[in-house]
Amino acid sequence: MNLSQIELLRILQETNFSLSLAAEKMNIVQSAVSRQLQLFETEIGSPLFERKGKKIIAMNSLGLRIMEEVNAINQAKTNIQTLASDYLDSEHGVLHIATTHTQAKYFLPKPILRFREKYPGVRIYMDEASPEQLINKLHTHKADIAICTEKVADDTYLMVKPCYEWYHVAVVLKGHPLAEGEISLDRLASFPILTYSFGFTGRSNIEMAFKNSVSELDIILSAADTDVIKSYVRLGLGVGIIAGMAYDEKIDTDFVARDLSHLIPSSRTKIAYLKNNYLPLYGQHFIDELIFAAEEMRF
Amino acid sequence: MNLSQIELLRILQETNFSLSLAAEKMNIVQSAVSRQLQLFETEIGSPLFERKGKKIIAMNSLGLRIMEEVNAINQAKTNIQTLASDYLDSEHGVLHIATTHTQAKYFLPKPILRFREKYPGVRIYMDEASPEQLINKLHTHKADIAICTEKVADDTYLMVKPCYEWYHVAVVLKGHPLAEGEISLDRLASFPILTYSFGFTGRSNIEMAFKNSVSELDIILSAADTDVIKSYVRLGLGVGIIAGMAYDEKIDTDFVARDLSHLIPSSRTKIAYLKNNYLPLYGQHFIDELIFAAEEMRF
DNA sequence: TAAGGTTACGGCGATCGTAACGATC
DNA sequence: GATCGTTACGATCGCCGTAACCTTA
Repeated sequence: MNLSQIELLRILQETNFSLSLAAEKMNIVQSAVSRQLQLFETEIGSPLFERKGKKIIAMNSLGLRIMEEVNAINQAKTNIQTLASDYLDSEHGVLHIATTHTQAKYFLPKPILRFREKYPGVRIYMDEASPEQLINKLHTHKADIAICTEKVADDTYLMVKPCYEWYHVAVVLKGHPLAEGEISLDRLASFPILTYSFGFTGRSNIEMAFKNSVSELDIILSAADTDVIKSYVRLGLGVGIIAGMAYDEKIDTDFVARDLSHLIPSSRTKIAYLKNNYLPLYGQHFIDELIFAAEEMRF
Repeated sequence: MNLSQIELLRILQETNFSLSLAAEKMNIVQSAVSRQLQLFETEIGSPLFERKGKKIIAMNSLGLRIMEEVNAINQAKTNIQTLASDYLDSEHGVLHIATTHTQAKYFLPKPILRFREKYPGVRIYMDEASPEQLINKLHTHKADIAICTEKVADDTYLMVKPCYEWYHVAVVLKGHPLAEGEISLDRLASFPILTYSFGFTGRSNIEMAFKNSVSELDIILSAADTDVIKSYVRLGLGVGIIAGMAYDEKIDTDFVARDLSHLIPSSRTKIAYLKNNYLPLYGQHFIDELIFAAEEMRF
């Protein structure tokens, strides 16, 4: 057993068990991959894959179980490398952040600005994805830190820290009937609604608010992206329900924002990362900035 | 980086950073060890050890941190091997059990007998040690399963399962004054006492019982081992306080045992093993036997 | 000066690449 | 027959062992 065999197994996982693709990724010829896999299997004393003829289709039960250990080894290996380069130079490096459009646009600018000042040598990769993809990106090591609002499933591999709490607001064009007067669930439901897609930015909380209500929301447009919602509200399509922090009174001067905190339960934005994944010092400081920005936002 | 370098680091830890000893353990010459270590350090880009001249004294902070990852890799590596051999033949193998004398003699016989019937091909190594050494044996992979009574410190790496609950009894020779009548803390304290050493077999609970009492125990003999206590009780030295399951009415016919469950809080014997350590199937079944035996004991 | 560690160099074996072959869609 | 995987063989590179050298108790 050696580390390149372990690495090979990891890559096979990624390439859907294609030896030739794996060879390419490892910068060696395909025959070498074939042999290394055989060597490993003979050392183990049992095949690890379901084969159909020569092609590998899937892993068998032993292979699946071994894969967990393989992933642990790979994780530890990259941790050693990160640890070392962090030790040698904690000012430079890269940071992969996975988040949704709304967070990226309305929450992250401030903390990222502050972070850049402290760590001008750290390259930031911002990766926008749907909430359900975010956690996956952590597991596949495509992201170091995820910032997300929708509930993250109980995952023992994941470290989840609360970041901040926020409420939805309704936005309408000035002069719209909803710009004035009390707002109730029923009154809100009497207008056509534009809000986030399923699984995005607290949409589940909006659902929850109306679950026990007689009136039903008439959602005529769902988008993953606050700016899309705003654009269509501007066209007069209806009432936008967006995250509070996505309303900017300096920019959205044509809008009136109405607080919905009494109608729709609060949403919690969280910071998540893999427990086993060593974050470089600046990564830990980035999280500090997020939490600092969250606290500042309260006032 | 390769697995033998990782293995080398593990062994260096064990040998107090002696290159020559490490070489011996790895069955290679010392110069090879020296070179591999250098190669690893240059690859990392930083020394990992505190050196005094040529000798290695200790690990530096980076080394210590990296060691955690090294241990994770080694753990995963042996897990792969155990997994594989378990998959190929789950009937044969070895099982290292670490426990105290009292458990080994008075609790384990039955479950081990039953286990042997199911798994005649599994070699059992029973390792007796003091309670505080037990956990250490798990961490150093000298034992797979530990059975212990005294509190195990909060240890995130450890899986601890409750096994059974038991009480102390007082044993005296027939005709001894304590063989008759009510027993109170005060009355117990009026006799010379023989019991377990500090840190053994619920000794802490005996201490606890007398902490808030006016009378103090006069412990004239402490031993790690129930049989030693019994022997000296037989010589008439005083009253023995031993674990309930260590009194066998068929063998200890010269003794009278008196229940102390109303005086001394119950003790809990637990089963502990490393979370990250893969237990072969028979190891899991051994734990099942322990719990089964524990349940049977209640009646 | 003995014990432990480093450096230099030669030899062996592991693993890669080329290439020819085999199978499966 | 094109793609993917296996087998065979020669070449290379890494790693070990021998041995001489260095350093410190």
